[in-house]
Amino acid sequence: MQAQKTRKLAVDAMRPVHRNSLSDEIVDQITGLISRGLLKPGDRLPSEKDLCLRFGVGRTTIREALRSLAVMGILDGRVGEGTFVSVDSRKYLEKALQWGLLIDRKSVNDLIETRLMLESQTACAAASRATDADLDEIADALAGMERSLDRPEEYLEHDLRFHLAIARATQNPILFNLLTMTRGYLQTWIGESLAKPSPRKMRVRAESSVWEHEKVLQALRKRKPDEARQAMTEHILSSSLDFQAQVEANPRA
Amino acid sequence: MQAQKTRKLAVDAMRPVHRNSLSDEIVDQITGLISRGLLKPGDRLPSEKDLCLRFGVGRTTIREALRSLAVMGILDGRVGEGTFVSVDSRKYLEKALQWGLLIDRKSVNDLIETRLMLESQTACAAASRATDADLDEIADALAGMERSLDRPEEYLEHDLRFHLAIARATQNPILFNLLTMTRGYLQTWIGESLAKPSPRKMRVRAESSVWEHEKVLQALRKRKPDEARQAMTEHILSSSLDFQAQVEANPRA
DNA sequence: TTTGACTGAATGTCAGACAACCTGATCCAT
DNA sequence: ATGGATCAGGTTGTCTGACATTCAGTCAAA
Repeated sequence: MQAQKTRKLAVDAMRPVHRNSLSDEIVDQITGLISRGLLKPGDRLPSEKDLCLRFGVGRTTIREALRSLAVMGILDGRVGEGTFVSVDSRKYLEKALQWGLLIDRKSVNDLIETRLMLESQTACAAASRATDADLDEIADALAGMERSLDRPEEYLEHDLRFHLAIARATQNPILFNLLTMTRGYLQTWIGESLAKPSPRKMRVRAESSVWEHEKVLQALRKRKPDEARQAMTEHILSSSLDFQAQVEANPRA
Repeated sequence: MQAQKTRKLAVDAMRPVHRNSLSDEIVDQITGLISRGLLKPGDRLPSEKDLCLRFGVGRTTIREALRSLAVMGILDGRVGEGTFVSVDSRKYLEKALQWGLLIDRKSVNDLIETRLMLESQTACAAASRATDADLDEIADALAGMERSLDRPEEYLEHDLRFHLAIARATQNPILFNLLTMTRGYLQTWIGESLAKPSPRKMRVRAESSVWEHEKVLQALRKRKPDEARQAMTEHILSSSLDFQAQVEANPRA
């Protein structure tokens, strides 16, 4: 019993050992160089062959390390030129969030809800922060929509531009990125479902949609956050209803 | 002038074209499989040699793709066994801790803002959708916080559990995932900065924090979405202010 | 039942090669 | 001299074959 107790404790004290791969080691070294300022954004790294010699490993290993950093947006490799430290290492966060969006199963309803939250909030934030240039861009997109009421694919393009311009106006790249992604996912569905119905109904829908967008823009111009959020929420809800009705009518995987 | 205008428009319509590398294509395909549920956490992928045949590319390319996914914690390669879909998609948090030093202050602010939006909205949605089990879990986390007012790291753990339980109560996996990630990144900072101040101040802060959380829970129990959002917004704002004050006081590279 | 050795398979790493591409210099025709 | 075509060298992307390291499973011996 005493022996058992002792053995049990000894076993509990043992931790699984983890052997670091060579490429991970190199990743650590490079991130170290960057965070210590020895490698600054925009700097060019030595060529892969050169790095092989310096680190004393094969090219495969170097490439795996560089790939890891590139995936996170810390490095940026260009064919024929070399590998560079990304100008803004902030990209790392956005990339990571994007991956987070990628992995879980996306149901259309969840996406719509997420988009609703993001868009209404970005509209709110944009109302107090948008520069004049931002407002011009937004207005220009809206004008484009009005111009292309009868050409669905062109209309959608300006529609997308409208929403992204608002996201950009928040001056928050993370929000902009999240919205870009959710919107990107939905865009394919939207395109499919809007092409289906009769041109007449489509035209009617587009006209009321333009009106909704206009209300959003007016709220932004007046710098009224709550009003902007309200207008955007209404727009998303109404377009979502419309969109879901299409999905119901044309059920697809 | 007319010609210039035309050229300007044409130029604006041109987007930088980026050549998709083979490995990126494979990354897309695999993430697609995962997000469509054809590959579930814990599943084992075919061996690299096998994947070479299926995708019709060399092993280098396969390995670069797998490496990308492994870096983000989506896949997990084990020597001699194979490559598996990660069970715990939270592994990026470890990586975040590792590379988190690269993130600057503006990014932190952006992240806080994003979190504010997400949390207030999830609280709102949770109020109308939370099951009794969800509410129990939330209440349990809160009880844990009260129990560990003097043990910061344990307190933080329950704090995190509280917020994630609310996110889960929305029944929207996308929101849950986004919140998990944003919260995860901030957690490292929060942990760092909260360990610093005097235990007395810490205790005061924790007590008022518990009170804020309680208000959120009450609103959820009453099924009042707006009240829940309001309470959560206030909580995040107050804790963010507190947190940023810490950051200002301890400026780090 | 436990231990040890063996086998087959999978990942990690290496080396060499070629393709695609970019930069910069050179050369030629105008 | 200027503008355009061409060439050389370097760099990343990809392929191939090979070897090392590690693991799961099997089976026989203690």
